[in-house]
Parts: sequence; structure tokens; C-alpha cells
Amino acid sequence: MNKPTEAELEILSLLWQLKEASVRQIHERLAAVKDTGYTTTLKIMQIMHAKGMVERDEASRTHIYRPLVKQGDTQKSLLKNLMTTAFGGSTSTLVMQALGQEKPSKAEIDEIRAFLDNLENDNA
Amino acid sequence: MNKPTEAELEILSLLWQLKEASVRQIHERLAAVKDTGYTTTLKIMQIMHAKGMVERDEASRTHIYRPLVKQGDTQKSLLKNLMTTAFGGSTSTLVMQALGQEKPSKAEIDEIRAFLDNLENDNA
DNA sequence: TTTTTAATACGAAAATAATCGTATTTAATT
DNA sequence: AATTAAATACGATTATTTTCGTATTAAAAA
Repeated sequence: MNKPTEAELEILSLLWQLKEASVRQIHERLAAVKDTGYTTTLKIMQIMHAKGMVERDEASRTHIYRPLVKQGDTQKSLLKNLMTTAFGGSTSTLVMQALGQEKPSKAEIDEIRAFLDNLENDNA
Repeated sequence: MNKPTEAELEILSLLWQLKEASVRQIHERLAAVKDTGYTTTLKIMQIMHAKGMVERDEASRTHIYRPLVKQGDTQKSLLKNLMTTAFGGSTSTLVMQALGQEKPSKAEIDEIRAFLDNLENDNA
């Protein structure tokens, strides 16, 4: 799988959230955070389309874009890459770093505990 | 903190592991995995030095490089970045993705459990 | 001492990513 | 119907990252 660039990832992220969106919708959200021009956003989305990362519905004048790459798959591959390059391959180091980042809520902690229990049972 | 580039991260990673190394040592390890020239490795390490990411001992003809950025700090900032761009800010999603990646050993799982317990107590 | 080997320095080129200006087209407004 | 507004297409420019060739220097070997 081809690693999305930084700018592509920002857009993908919004598309995952919105399920589908026009260039303008994406641009408005980006512009709220980042100083960038409309045609820049457009261009990157066109590139993403050319790469097959998104599909688009050209039925109406305003094209509607939808993600083609799955969020989970992308997350998985980015994490794997980060784990090998920055964490020397250690899952637990990565996980603890992530947890230490900012205190997760009680609910989140319990969710992770349940996940660990599950993981352990599957292993047996 | 300035985000290291992909090539820089690969080298940093080796330096963290080895504590210190010459260009040749690093290059040999890189070349085992990746098709790349010696002067390319050299150049990137020189750039890293110019950026202040590494220091080097020029006492002998063969310079010895040591990392100046801490592994933990770099990990933290890369993770934070990944969490916001690819995981919509959710720590627990990231953690569970990472855990699902490949089954951690029983020891690792317990280590993470202990970490969670600790985290919870600190919060109270 | 001469030659060969192995290192760094430096700059340019190539590859990749991001930005933007302008032209064109289509739809909506007047 | 004419004008304005909003969209895409396209190409060029800029910025960043990576790669590499060549020169120079220092040490080791012959």
C-alpha cells in the first residue's frame, strides 16, 4: 500500500469522518486550521483520485469524493511503519508511549483492558 | 521539535540502538536493507548534524556520530502527530490497532496491564 | 616515498510534494 | 440573454528531500 503524504492524510482523515465531501467542504475545514488556497486543496484531491485513493462522483458539476482506502488499513500500515522505524519493533513500548501521552478516560482504559483480555484468550 | 524526515528517522533509529556510530557502520546496516550509496548516507548524516539532531566527534579521521534528540521525545511527537492526523485524536483506537497488529507476548500484555493500573491510580 | 584506500566536503541533479495562477466551463442570477 | 459566481483542469513554480558525482584530504600499505 502506498503511504499517503502529509497533505493527503489530512484530507483522507476528513473524508473518513464525513464519508463523502466536495472539494469546498474539505477546503473549508482545512482552511479553518491551516492557511491554504482552494486550488491547492483541489489539486491534491485530484492527485489522490489519480492515485486511486479516492473515487469521485462527477454526476453534478460539484464533484463528490469518497475515500477508497480503508481507515483501518491505512492506520495499520502507518503504525507498522512507525513501530519499526521509531520504536525498534516493540509494540508495548509504542502502546505505553501512546497511553502516557495524555491520560485516557476510565472508559477508554477499561476498553483497552477488555481488549487485552480478549487478545490473551485468543492466543491460548 | 522538528520532525525528522523518513531517511533521517532510519538513521536515528540505528543511532539510538548503537549509541554511537561512524557513517560506514550506519551505511552498512542501511545497505543491508535498502539499495543506497555511501555518499547518500554521509550526506544525510551531515544534514542531521547541521540541524543539530546529532553531534559528532571529529577527533579521528572517521567521525563518530551520536544522537542528540532523545528517542522518547521523538517517539512522543511522532505518535502525537499520527494520532491526530490518522486516528482522529483517539488514543484508545490507536492503542488497539497497535495491539491488534501482532499478538504481543504474555509478558508484554502484563506489562501493559500494569501500566494501565498505574495510570488509573495516578488519575485518582 | 609512492601508491592505494577510505574518509569527508561540496555542490548539483533528480525525485517528490505542495502551492498557486490562469483558463475554461457550467450553473445561477439579474 | 448577459453577467456573475463557482467549479474543474492544467501547467508552472517553489520547496523539500534524496541521491550522487567529483574533488580533496588523510591514513595505510606497498
